[in-house]
Amino acid sequence: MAHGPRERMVYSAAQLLRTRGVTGTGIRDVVEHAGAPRGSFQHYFPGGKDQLVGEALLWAAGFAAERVASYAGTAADPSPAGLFAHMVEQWKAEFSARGYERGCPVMATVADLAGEESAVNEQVRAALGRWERAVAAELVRLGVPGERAGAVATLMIGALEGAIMFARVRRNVAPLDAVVAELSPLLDSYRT
Amino acid sequence: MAHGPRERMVYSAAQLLRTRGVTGTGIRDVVEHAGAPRGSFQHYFPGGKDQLVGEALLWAAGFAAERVASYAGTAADPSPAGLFAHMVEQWKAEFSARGYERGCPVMATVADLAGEESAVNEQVRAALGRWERAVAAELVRLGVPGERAGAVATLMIGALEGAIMFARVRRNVAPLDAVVAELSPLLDSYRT
DNA sequence: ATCGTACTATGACAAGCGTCATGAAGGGAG
DNA sequence: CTCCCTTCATGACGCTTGTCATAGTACGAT
Repeated sequence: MAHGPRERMVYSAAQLLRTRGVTGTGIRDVVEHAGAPRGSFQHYFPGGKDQLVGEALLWAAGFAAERVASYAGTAADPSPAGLFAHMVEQWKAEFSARGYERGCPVMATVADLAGEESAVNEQVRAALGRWERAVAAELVRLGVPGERAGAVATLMIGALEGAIMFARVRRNVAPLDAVVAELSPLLDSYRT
Repeated sequence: MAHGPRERMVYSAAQLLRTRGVTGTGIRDVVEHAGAPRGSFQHYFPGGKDQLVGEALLWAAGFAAERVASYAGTAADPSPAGLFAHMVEQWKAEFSARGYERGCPVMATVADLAGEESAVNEQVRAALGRWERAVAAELVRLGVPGERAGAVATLMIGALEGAIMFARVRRNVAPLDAVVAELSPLLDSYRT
């Protein structure tokens, strides 16, 4: 295996998290899904489930941030609306190819853990912050004034999350298309 | 007690669901929170936890729909942006008064259950549909063309849900304000 | 070859879960 | 009063949860 058991467990945790939520995902499930030796979990993650979930979240945030940062090079005529469509397209592809089982790990964790004290909340904050900063930075590069980029990034990620929720409930990508269609004119109007 | 044990259990289920997610909420917790006799649960909800969660969802959807429908009468100069601000205002008040423990029950349920087969998914679909139809109907009344009202309602609810997620993570209502500020011009541009 | 560290294996713990079985009150109808 | 049906009470079942303890193997360094 190219990646060691440790990395596979983080990845598996992220995937199970996305489908069953953090409370619904057991350590034993993760270990089995990763094909990892059960005894290794406590060796690699002495911090227990919180540590595993936290690392899964940061891994996912890095993935999302990289995807955002890679947009500029791939588009012929880059624009804020194009960036948003690029972000949404990833989810359309995911849903079309793999079904609607998996949602966003950040949303899953917030839904389960934001209401109580948990060490994971700090990592959620970090993950969401990283994602938002990546979007905001890209927006600035696309001509959006710096003082508005943060709020626009919040809107973009927020609308995406909401549309993901709709899409999973309806088992249909139409909500994703609808949000892109409605938001695009607004997003491009931000350009200087 | 004005409301019987049955209604109190539905209400309590909704509240606990919002803070801990559906998987994280136990029947015993709900019964205790409702101050209801434990033995009554299986009498009023022979369908078990699924039935209880489903009813909590429909109750919440009715609450949200009523709130939306009541907008027209309360505003001096009603508009789509005003409706959205009205919806968001409810959450700002909730967070300011009661903290960030409780999120949206629909989001909580989707995050935990949308990935697997569950009888609750049908009720989630119904709840979200009812909420969206209420918003769309109100939009039509405010002058938004009928063929776009659905998509705009999806955008509004989706953006609200995303902003709720941000607000809970950051323990701050700023994301709610940001989304209203950014979306308002777009929303009012839909008016005929 | 001997040691030490890294990793794997396995079993147990207390606690929680959803559900069910059984029994006891309560109160209107016959 | 007796019957019956609604409502409440309590204990138990089998299962899963996160965590821990303990032992075993692998393997490079000295």
